[in-house]
Amino acid sequence: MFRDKHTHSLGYQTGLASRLFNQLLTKRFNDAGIHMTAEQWGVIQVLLNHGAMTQGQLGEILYLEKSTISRSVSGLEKRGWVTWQKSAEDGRQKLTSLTPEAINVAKQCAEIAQSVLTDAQAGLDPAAISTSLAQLAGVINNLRELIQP
Amino acid sequence: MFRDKHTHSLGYQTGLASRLFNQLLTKRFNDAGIHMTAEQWGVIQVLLNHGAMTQGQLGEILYLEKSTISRSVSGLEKRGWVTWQKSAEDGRQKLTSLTPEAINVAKQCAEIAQSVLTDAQAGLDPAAISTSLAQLAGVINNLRELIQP
DNA sequence: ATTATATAGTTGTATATACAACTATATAGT
DNA sequence: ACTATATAGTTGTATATACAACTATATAAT
Repeated sequence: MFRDKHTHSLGYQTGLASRLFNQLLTKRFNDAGIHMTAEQWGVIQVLLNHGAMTQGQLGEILYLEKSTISRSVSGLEKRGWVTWQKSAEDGRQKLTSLTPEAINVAKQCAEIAQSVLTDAQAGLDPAAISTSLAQLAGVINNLRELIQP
Repeated sequence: MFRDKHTHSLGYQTGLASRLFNQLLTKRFNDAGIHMTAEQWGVIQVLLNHGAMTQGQLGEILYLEKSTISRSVSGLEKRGWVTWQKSAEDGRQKLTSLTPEAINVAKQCAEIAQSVLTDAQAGLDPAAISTSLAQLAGVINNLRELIQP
């Protein structure tokens, strides 16, 4: 099995790790009878921690384009995991909040998500993982400034 | 600007870093007049380093599903960056190789890709970055085994 | 040799993602 | 008040990605 120099770059490795994380998380959700993707779980998780908010705020927290959030939240609504209510102060805003059903299923999801993180780090040095998270945060900061218009 | 506990997990941070890497790389390609995506560059890079190969081999190196590779390579073919030739030993295989045009533009792309990596790591400790790459490799190994059927 | 199984690649379908163009509402400038 | 500009969200379009079902070729079993 031969690898490639390019595939050892930080740009490639973060992408691969991300894909595998999402695959395993989605797989475990499905195995538990929960038809939810990793990305949808990301949105639900934010709503759990912060309560109802606008799509703009969701995008700001998750660093996702407003069109991406729009379609993602639409999918959650179709599945009955979120509901909308029009904002009283600003007629353009849609306040998105979790349904009781979503709050309920989220308990299981949180456990599954934790299991994925734990299993992914099995056999690795926790201190080195901490270092890595800090470096990733630094890289993310750099990239955000470089991309900024 | 408020963040979220969930968004500090390794699963989320790798995904965000990956998206930003790809965005910046694609943006710089475009600024240089090269209409190429980060993912297409990944494929071209492998063909540059290893020469012509089948789509199955490409998928193995890049850890991508054969259907993903199929459509990606089709896009490269439409743009005139790769050509196919049927394998002599195995009639099912399509050998994919770079066109002279792709090999030419790849020189510029390599410089741009290097600039993105360098800029992304600006101000960070190279030793800590090395540690991070090793940890990512460990995580990727774990995840691959966990996903395995 | 014939049949069964495996493999290489494609296509259908679904979600994720970004950018650009659009609609509707809000705010600023005069 | 009226007009210009900005903002919230949607929709069109394109690529990336995976899984499932399919076609065509190759290999194994008998």
